[in-house]
Amino acid sequence: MQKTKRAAYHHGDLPRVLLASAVEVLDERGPDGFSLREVARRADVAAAAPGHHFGNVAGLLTAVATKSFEHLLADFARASEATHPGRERVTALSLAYVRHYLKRPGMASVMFRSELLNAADLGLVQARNDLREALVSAVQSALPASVPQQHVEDTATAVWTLTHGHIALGMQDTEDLTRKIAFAVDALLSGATCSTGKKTKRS
Amino acid sequence: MQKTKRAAYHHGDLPRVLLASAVEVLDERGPDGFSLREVARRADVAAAAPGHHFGNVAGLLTAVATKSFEHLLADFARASEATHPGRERVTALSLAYVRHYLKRPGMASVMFRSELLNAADLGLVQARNDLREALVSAVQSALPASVPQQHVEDTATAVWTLTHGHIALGMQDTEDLTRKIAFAVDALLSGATCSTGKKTKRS
DNA sequence: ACTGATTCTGAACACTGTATAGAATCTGGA
DNA sequence: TCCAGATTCTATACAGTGTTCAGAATCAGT
Repeated sequence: MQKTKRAAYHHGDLPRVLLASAVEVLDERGPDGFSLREVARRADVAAAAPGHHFGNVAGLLTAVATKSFEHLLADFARASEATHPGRERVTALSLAYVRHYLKRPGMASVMFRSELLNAADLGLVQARNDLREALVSAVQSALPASVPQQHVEDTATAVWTLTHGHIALGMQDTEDLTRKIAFAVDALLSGATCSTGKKTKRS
Repeated sequence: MQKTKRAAYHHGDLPRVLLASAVEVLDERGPDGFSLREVARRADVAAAAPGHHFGNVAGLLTAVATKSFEHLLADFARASEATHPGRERVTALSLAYVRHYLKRPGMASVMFRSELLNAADLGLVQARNDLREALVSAVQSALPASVPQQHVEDTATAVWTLTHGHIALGMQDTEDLTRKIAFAVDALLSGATCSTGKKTKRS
């Protein structure tokens, strides 16, 4: 109960508050309209305070992006537990991916804006790799055990890019996005299953 | 030969020069580091000059994006002429899409940054629709004539999102991007062909 | 040669991120 | 208890941004 106007110095956990404010600003204005000073304003601190804790705007956004990856990984875990291995699971992950963008637009919007982030940040690449691993293992479970690892990796990449593409191309509000995604994932896995390897006949 | 320092007022076609300068700046600094004043500096005009011709930064970037769509459409036309109808052609378009991002990174980088553009601009949506139409007709040619139109549309969307996703996820510099794309497009079309409709058996 | 419209300039305003110096507060010994 | 020292935050300053607006410079037509 010590917060009325400005909790003064050392008010506990400024970093956490700044992160929350940053997400708020991202939700309202997006990554382009984002402003460090606006974050500071909402947290009721001086304009230079965020810089002290996160270095610069890239540092703060990197923290947001990392958190976003972790949230999504948790969603993946839930979706995996709720489904059987196989295509059903892959589709579930893909839909969870889309829903993450719909329900947490601010956080999600910076995940791949690498020009705005410290792209080499260890926590960030770790979180991103964890996510990919989860997807790869789901795809693994949806393909015959006979297919080579390279094949699995490429299919996982395809599922990811396919799903992400729907968001990047601005199809978020389409009502039948779910149908589109489900269709595409199913077609992709069908193709990856039946055409085990070469299919490019003719000259 | 009338340009030494500043060609003064009415130097002919400032809009065109500004567009070229804008692409230059985008090439070097990307859409985030972009600056109207920097564009004005390179065109050797006052800072407010771009605003006079394009309204604001969104107007200028919209013009760039529209030009980018038109360039890509021309690439699509060339790729279509150079290939037979069918999967081969779809793959060719997909690869042309990727190459457009590699060879004209500045222009391409704003095509889908709708927060930075006048998203409702008529020329822009026209150019985007033309591009989609070209892709749909290629996909049409790669699927049996029996498949319903909805099916074709969804497959075209899938090819587009799949291709775009590779770029959006930052896989531009990967050496084997071509292989990944070709693999994914082929798998997708295989799946869209053989599994004509429902495939979701089991509970 | 004059008039009006067009094209661009220059200055101003409200923003932005970040660097810096210093104030306010916490921490851990004596 | 009191007093360094380190930590956390403030206040100020600076260079840069987009956009607006009055007005100067030029063109086009009569």
